[in-house]
Amino acid sequence: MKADKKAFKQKVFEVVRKIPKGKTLTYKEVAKRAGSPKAFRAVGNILNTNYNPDIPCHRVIRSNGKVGGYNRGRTEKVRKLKQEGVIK
DNA sequence: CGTATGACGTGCA
DNA sequence: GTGCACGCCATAC
Repeated sequence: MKADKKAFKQKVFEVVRKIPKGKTLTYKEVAKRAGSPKAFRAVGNILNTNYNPDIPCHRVIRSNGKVGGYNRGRTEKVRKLKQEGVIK
């Protein structure tokens, strides 16, 4: 394991943490900002295994416009997005 | 260290 | 427009 790989994870958290309220980013966008535009898969994995309470991962959605998933049940995710007006 | 899994994306039928 | 299959990266066990 190299620190570079760990940096990617840290970057993902940082990027997601910078997402303003009422705004959403796609996994691809986050992965691109993290330094690997093709690691959108790993991004979801990182959030899934290392879900941090300070990270609004609920603002990260799929490129299809779908919410995607969340912590085992996306009810809270959709709920928050709805409250922020991100979802119709 | 190697294998398997996964909150995804894109292409083709 | 919808469905199926493959490919990709990083993490965790």
